[in-house]
Amino acid sequence: MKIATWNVNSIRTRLDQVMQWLVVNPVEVLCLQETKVVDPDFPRSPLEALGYNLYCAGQKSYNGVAILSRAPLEQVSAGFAPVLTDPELHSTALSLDEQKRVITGVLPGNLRIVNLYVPNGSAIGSEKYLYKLSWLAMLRQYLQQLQSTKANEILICGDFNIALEDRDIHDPTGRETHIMASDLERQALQSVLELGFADSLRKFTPDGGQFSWWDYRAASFRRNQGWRIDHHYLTAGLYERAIGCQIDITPRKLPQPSDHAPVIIELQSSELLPSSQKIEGE
DNA sequence: ATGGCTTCAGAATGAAGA
Repeated sequence: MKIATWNVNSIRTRLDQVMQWLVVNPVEVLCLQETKVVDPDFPRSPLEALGYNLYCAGQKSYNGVAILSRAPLEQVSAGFAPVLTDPELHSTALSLDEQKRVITGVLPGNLRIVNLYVPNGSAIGSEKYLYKLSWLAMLRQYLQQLQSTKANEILICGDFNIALEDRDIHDPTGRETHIMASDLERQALQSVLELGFADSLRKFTPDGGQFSWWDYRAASFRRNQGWRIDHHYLTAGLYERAIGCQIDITPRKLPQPSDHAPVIIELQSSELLPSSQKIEGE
């Protein structure tokens, strides 16, 4: 089973590329970020015609997330607030949910997918940077709640706008003062991962040069001056089942591409695992 | 080069992305 994540930088602008990519890569699940469209205007029917169920949470002009899934999802919700019902957190969660950056649902087999578009943060110390750190702190609460309520395995994926390690940046010189690589951003993400999530790509390669985003400017892609900021993080049982993780740079080479490339993880079917590890219902 | 390039919204001397 393959699950992909792709920041498409406008689904309406990129629809043909997404469709063509899905024909070649008929993944079980595709998580999209930066769809930049309100839900009634989402180009739903062409994607459904390819055999996908669509779940989206968008807003005008900015942000927006969507999940395409061959199997119908259960327990679908958008934003932090539906999960964080505790009065101490709920109003702050509602406020953060004005920006559409979170959508989740559960696949048959009790596998929860969480699709995220982490705020960019603009510049270190800016108001948007503080927003990014607050948002990541709320994400930690949100995932902790999801882990406590039900015995799902959880896959979180999306555009994290953070390169967690220096090997995830083409040139880490001065990274401390660069958005997406500052210490506080890395610490905030690390604190999320400490709940029990592991980086799927790093199961398969320790190498640098694995990038998922290249700036549109300065011919960054041609010179391969990229960053790895799009990730799949897995709970322990899923991490065991991961049998591959690739970044597909093919669409980044097309005319008028997204600045991000899709990242695909492959999971071994739980039917092939020993019965003690088998997941009910899959 | 306090930029470059691309998107959206709507008419900008723009805002935001990363």
